[in-house]
Amino acid sequence: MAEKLTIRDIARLAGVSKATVSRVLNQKPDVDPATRERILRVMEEQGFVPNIAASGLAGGRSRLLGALIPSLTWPLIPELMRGVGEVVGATPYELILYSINDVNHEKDRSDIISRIVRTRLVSGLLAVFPGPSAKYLAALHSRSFPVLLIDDQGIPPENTPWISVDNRVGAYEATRHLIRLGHRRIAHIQGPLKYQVSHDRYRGYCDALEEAGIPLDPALVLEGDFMPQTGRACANAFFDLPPERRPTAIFAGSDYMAYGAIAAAEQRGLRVPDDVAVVGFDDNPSSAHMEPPLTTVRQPFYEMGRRAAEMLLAFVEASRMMHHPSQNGQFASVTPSAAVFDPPVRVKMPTSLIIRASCGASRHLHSPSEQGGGDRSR
Amino acid sequence: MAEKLTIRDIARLAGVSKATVSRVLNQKPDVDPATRERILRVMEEQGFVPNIAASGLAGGRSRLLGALIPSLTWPLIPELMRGVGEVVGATPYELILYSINDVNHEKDRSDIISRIVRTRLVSGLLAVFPGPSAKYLAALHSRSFPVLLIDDQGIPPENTPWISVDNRVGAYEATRHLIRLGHRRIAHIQGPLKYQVSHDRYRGYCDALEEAGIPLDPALVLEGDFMPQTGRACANAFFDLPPERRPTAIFAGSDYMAYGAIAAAEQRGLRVPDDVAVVGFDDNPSSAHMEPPLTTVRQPFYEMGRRAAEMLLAFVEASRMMHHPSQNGQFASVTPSAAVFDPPVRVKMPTSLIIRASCGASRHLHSPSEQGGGDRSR
DNA sequence: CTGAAAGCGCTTACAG
DNA sequence: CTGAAAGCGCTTACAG
Repeated sequence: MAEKLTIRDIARLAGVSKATVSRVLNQKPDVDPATRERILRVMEEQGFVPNIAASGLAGGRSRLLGALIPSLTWPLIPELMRGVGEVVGATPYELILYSINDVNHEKDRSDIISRIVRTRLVSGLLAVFPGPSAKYLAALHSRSFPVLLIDDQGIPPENTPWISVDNRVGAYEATRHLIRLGHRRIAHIQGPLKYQVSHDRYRGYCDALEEAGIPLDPALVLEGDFMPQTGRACANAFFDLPPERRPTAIFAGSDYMAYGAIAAAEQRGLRVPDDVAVVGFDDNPSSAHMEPPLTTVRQPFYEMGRRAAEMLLAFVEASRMMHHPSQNGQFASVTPSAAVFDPPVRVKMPTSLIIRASCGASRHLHSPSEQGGGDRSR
Repeated sequence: MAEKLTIRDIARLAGVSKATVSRVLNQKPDVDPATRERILRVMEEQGFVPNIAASGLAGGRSRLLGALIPSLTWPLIPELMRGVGEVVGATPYELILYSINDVNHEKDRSDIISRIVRTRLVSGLLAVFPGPSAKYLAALHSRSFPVLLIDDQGIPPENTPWISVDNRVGAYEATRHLIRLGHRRIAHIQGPLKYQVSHDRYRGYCDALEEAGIPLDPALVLEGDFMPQTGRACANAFFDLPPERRPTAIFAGSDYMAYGAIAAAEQRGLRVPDDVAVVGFDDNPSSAHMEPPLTTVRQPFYEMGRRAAEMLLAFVEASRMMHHPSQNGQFASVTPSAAVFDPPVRVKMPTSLIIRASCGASRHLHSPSEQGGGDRSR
């Protein structure tokens, strides 16, 4: 097994200088094809792998990307990171995980981020739900340190590259689906209103109602906190309404709250979806296995992760090129164009409605959806 | 904002040499307290953070730890990584995530691991469920590259440090709990028998039965694949048995299979836990929210993550000391390995039984458990 | 197309 | 207790 091989060993073995070995390592042009071949062969034979820390130091850039994430135990993060990991894994870059925010998503972590940047370990930062730290990250980016935000808290400051989900449309489609199934009294359990995403989903809900000419009933809208407990509580409040005002469907702002709503229904002997239809938002891994399986709005986290990694990589390569304009991109797949710092740096990913049993779709699919919307309460 | 501060700047500002700054950075003794204070103050004022790649290069070791994990989307991994991250975050070390194995847990990834080691980026490796790569990792460790395995595939090769869960005892306790509730016909859905963990859990199940003098009925043991579908299929097979041979309780080798068993029961109009009690294994985050909430055996992944990180860190520091025995000469030249490389390098973590509604505990808790074990089928 | 040399930011014997 | 110097493994102008 190869022991502590360095570029110098390869140079000696191939009968060239370290500089030339370095050139083929970095895929520079202007190396004699025969020489290149020879060096490549020696490296292969010896199983040489360059010391990534040394290259970073010497080249003034690193092949490390940092990911700032809130708790890994939040269900969507692993899915997101799977996408990121897959893209990064196909490049010479490595991923460093900074799990911050774990306790308190509201806190400004500029101090920690600042430390991270100053160690110069990573040459780009991917920040997932940065919260109040978004501002600091934006400032970093404006000082040309590559940053990419994945967030849903409205517009990021200072044109920082940003990926989000189209929450409004997702909620709109979910609500419209319920309307098409014949529901007129559709309740909505909101997420915490301190999050922009809760407002976006609420707006989608309102838009669908309005489009169908259904007046908004304020009694059918309650605020939860994304967790099952409040889903249960809100649903119970709906069920306590006088019969003619009770909803026949509930659109919850998260799958967890939908679980709570289903549990509340079952406790009262209401059948889902026969007595009340339920739709969630998120498509947690477990939602397909609930009883009944939950209809929900899937957020494309895996795809977002991929997209985010691709974009960040492009920025990193671009900023590297700005410092060494002489050479062209290492791996073309990741360097889309010279104009990487131009739009689109703002991507809004589409959601998709996943129809399962909890909304009763199967039973109603055959009846035309344009039936005028009579009350279907039984 | 501080721009590209180096140790040289700090040295100049503090009126000392780079060497002395380096000494306080590395907390070496033999620095005049006043000098140390002064340097510390300057670093603080300037917001200096050392370049971690340069220290690694110069010192011949890195402050990076690698984590080799299978898919992050496997529910227990995030929990594990939360523990790891918390411990590592409290040290000057950083964590690099290598998400390998994603597609195929059976594959030997020695090639990838070898590359990782040869980049010399990380100074220690934490491998979660390494599968066939365990052998290569063991070889690494025997060549004194710090490695820590988290696995449940039986004894690791070559005394590699290793953390696992006591699956046998976990299964034993779950089964015993069902026995105490009065069950005599307890079925078991095994995980895939190619995994050691499935055998361990089966053994715990057998042990509990034997202890209670309940003969093992082979018809009540079926092999699943950890996923809900097979849980459903196996449960259906049990329900198809003639009434007197049907189980009154099912102990599933995973929560997912328990979900499937519950779904199968519901489809037949059997109530859980009244008609059939169900217990799982894992305590997935969603298991508390199932209807009914699932009684299950919790695996202490968070604690395992913490423990694993602590142990790996200890090995890394120890191997570092072996290369520079001069400092803090605790385990200097005598027998450097003695203190740290010795037991306990094998840790078996205890599980805990989480009692929720699906086993019917609440209803039976008041009846004495030593009632002689009459058939309670209704 | 290629090599010699300087340098990236830090650490570590080696001498005081 | 402290400094000058060499060196970690690589990259990059600068000269050919």
